[in-house]
Amino acid sequence: MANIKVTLPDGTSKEFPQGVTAREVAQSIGPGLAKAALAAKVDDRLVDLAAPIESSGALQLITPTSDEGLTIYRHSSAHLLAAAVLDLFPDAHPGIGPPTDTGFFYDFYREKPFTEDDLAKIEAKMQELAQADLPYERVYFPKEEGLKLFEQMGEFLKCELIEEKAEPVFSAYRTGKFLDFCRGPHIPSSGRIKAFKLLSVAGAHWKGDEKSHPMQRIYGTAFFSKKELDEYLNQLEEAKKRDHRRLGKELDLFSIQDEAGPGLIFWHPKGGIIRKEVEDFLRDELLRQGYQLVYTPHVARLDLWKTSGHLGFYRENMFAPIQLDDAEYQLKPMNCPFHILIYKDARRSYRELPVRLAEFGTVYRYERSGVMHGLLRVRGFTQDDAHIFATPETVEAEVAACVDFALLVLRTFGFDKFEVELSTWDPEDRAKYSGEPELWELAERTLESALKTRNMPYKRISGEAAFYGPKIDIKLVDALGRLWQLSTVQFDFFLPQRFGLEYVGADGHPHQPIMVHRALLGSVERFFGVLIEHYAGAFPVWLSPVQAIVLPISEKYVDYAWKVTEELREAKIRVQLDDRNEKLNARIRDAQLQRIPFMLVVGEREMNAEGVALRRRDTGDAGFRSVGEFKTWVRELIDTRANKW
RNA sequence: GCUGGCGUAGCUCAGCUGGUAGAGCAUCUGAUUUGUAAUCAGAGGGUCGGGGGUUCGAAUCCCUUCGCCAGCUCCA
Repeated sequence: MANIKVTLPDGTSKEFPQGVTAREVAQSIGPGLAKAALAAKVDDRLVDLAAPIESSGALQLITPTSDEGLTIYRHSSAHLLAAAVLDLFPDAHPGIGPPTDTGFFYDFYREKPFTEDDLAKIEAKMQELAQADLPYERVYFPKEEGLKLFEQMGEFLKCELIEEKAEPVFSAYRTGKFLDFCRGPHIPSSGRIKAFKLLSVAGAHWKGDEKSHPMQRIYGTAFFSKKELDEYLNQLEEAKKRDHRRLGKELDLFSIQDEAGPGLIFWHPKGGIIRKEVEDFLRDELLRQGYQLVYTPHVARLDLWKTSGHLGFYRENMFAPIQLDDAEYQLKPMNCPFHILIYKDARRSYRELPVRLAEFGTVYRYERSGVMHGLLRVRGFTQDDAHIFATPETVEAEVAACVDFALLVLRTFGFDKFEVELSTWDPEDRAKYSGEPELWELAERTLESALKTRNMPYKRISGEAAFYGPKIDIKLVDALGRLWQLSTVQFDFFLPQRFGLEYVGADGHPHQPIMVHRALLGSVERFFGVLIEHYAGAFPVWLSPVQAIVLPISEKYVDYAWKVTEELREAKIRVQLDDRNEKLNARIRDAQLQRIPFMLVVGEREMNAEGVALRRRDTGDAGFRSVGEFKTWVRELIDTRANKW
């Protein structure tokens, strides 16, 4: 038999007989590696350890340290799940079961729903099967023969997949009683699966098509070690504790009222003060950066939305029109047409461009009933919206300035990790978009160039553009490492054209301006939700609804406590006095639960020395401060919008 | 919108197979005068999400409707 040459990642190469397996190669390098290896990569193709290698090439062993290793491991865990389910519930029919970013799932068709108890049983069965160390056996079938086999087994969903996707000879994997049509690769045997947990069962649809069979999806996660699994589970717990819906209630920030309707937000006083601070900050910054503030109505004639093209491209997201007198009126889903009308209300010269119109514009969008989610997905929300009308010469600089502005704003709120996406159109699906292909390409180039000149890394995503133009989206990474899409900068040739916008150029002739739509926070509601979760309700001082609370030790010191309260209030510090007839400990506890940054305990000593005993919500007792000293310090924290102190 | 689960006092929740609603916290009143995460006692508070049905009798069973939750699908 001929020898082949296998090149390893470190550049060395070795000769092996043809048909050698990756496992054998690993063993020749070292028993440790052979034991750790899960799969292999031969010339960029992932294969099982047991797969024979037929020709010379590069070989890389996939071990638990790589993302690919984890993905394969989780995919194999999904198979283990299916094997356990089929063992316990012969009436379940497996659909698909892929790995995901955080674990894996498997979809089943079954008449009866799985219950929480079932989940525990399935997990125990998985444990048992893992201990049995079942091999993941790769088998091949000619398509027709394989189809017949799956048909006999009654696996109609698998048959459907085989019909659609299978090669003339396809591979399948057997794990215990479970046989799955699958490309692989898989780990060698189930005994490798050490740490996993089933998390939830939820509905899904066969092939994601809501008209198709309802499926039951079992979610789980798997890690190489118990420690990593526990860390992940802890993180889920932490996320639950930070849930903005829960904190919104606990901290009395906002509510959603059954009587008013889903997806409509009520900002309570404490949420309201935070919103005011956010808006004040933004308004100051907008003015500094040459924006002009405008206000526009919430409804307008339906005809306006015909002109703008929204009726054509955005209808399913809009509230139904309102019949009024002899015309129909539309609740606005976007602010752009209104800002356009303001632009159009005067003859514009190139000298006054770019015109930057900004508004906290409240819009209403129809969302399907099952998709609303706290503050993050609602039917009525306020965008920190702006539209920039620019000449072709200045538009790129405007786009770049928007990106800088967004980063400045997000950093102020303590976010420092971002991911940038350039969303472009899908030229294959032209019906979704409006405008000429040349304009789309020019727009994309402009956005791309703005990012490149800033050395900003970004991902390009096709088919994600708005109907009127491509866009740059900035996603931020929060304290728990989760990704949120907030800022967006969108390019638009289309609306200026639809509305016949003009400016008079240096040549005395009319020209068409280019429009940039941009939102930095995205929506004030969603941003608030993200902020709550990011800070876990413990807002920085400048945003805290109550910045300090004065706690007199007993009735005797209430007068002095009032004096301190008044003095701080004079300095525009949001301060409260808690003179309830409760033990100091009880009042401290309440203040802690409300995440009030500073507690000021006052008693005999403090009164005599004209100061306070400071307690911080994060580190506890911080000793004596004079009132003046405290006041100056806090004022500075507020004025600099400090995130740490 | 679809699949599954859920809806009991302001909040968190208990209430077994139908017999007429309960706890803790919060609120109010009184006592206590407090030194860094819950002082004690008493009181008030619910048409059991809404509507309809089965039954002698429904928080409990059935139908319907609204809402919430986990997903699917779609988005700031």
